[in-house]
Amino acid sequence: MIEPEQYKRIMHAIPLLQKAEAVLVRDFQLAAFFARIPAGKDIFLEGDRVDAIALLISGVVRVYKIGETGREITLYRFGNGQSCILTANAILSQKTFPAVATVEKDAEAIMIPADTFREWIHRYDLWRDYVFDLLSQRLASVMEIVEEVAFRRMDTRVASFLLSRSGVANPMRITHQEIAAELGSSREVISRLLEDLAQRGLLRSSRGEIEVLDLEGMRTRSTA
Amino acid sequence: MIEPEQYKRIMHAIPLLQKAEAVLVRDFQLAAFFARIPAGKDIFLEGDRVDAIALLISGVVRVYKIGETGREITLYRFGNGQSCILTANAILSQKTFPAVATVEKDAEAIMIPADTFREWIHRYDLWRDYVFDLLSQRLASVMEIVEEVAFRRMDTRVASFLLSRSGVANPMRITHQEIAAELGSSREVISRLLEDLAQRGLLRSSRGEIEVLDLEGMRTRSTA
DNA sequence: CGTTATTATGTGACATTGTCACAGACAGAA
DNA sequence: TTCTGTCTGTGACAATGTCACATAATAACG
Repeated sequence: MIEPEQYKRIMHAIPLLQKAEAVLVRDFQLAAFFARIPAGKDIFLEGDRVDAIALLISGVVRVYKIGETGREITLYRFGNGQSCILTANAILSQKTFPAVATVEKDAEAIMIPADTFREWIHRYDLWRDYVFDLLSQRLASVMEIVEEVAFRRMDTRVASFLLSRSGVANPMRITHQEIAAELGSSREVISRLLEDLAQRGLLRSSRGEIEVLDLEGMRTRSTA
Repeated sequence: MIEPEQYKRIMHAIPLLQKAEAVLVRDFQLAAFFARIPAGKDIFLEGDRVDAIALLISGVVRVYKIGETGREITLYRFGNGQSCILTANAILSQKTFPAVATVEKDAEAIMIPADTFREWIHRYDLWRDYVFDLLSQRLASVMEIVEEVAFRRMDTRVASFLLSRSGVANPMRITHQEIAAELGSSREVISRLLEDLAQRGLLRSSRGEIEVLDLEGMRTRSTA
């Protein structure tokens, strides 16, 4: 149950609701409930049965796979206004959750019970389109990852990753381990590649921090 | 336009239609058209714009990614009664086709124009569920592939692959190159791994043919 | 039937990436 | 400061991918 005062803020964060018809809005206020999830908390583990779907109104969640040796690879992230489509996937196909999802930045989420979710899919065009669209996007992005992992060399992938991050914050706070977990590699390999990039003057790195110095050179690297 | 005589056979191949309401059946007969596609023919190339979705009633289509070096990796296959959900994906998100699809075995397909497809999604519950379900399955299977490629060793993947194939035909006709294209590796690597498996007595291989000799041993390999 | 293409497989040298077992180096807490 | 946990560096080796070939098996053709 969502209170009217809260609803205003929620609506602001979830564009979907702004276009929604009155019935959906009412249903939403009745069935949904609010949850706060602190950073570091796992929302789903691989194999979990799913009983509700989360729509984030703040924070970030990372969804990743983890191998037997402990290596990780990020499949995707989702943030404000987005939802974990794998949850939807699991709900619709009656399967368990096929990866791990953890909160990276403290999150506030709107939870919708699985049954309600299923019902809305049938009842509301808007809702259905929203879910379809997300599912669609994820399939495309996961296929991208297959291609990356199967065919691109690690140094070019590191360069691409650093480039995209440098757009957000340039001296960025990140560890070698985190980069490895992002790309599905191991810490040692990333360390070596970073050292190589540093020697060529493309970046400067200190404990827990990396700064891209030569954007142009990095771009060249990322496509080579 | 589908003729009534044909329709009988088509219905037999596509379970979906057996449960369909009369209106959908009629729409189907009006909008769909029949196509024969010979083995070896590419249906879609990466980046193609999609104007129709295909439902196979016979034959097999392989969907794969291809890297710059020419290496390939199979994403999935689909056969009788199934449809290329990536096409659906491309239609719904108004994007281009993100991979290559080629016919492996001569196929007969029912083609449905993109606009019609979109319309049916909104109009028919049954149709929508069908598409949702496929999309869902593919997302899960592609995520499996990410995990495989990122974390599993090649010898175990080869063993798994041979095991699953040996269930269909045991002395199987397949080349090293084909196995490589399946798993996203290169021919030389596969050759070496096969030789190793042969020396351990798990298989026997001759030009264009492989026979699994020790199912149990192969199973052990595939999980190691 | 032999000769010639074509396709499949084998091989060795080397580059890239992953694994293991460590050793230091740094930062925050006690 | 000293301790403790986290981050980074290193060398040896294993697994995989790439390249440039050689060789072998089948198909195609006269």
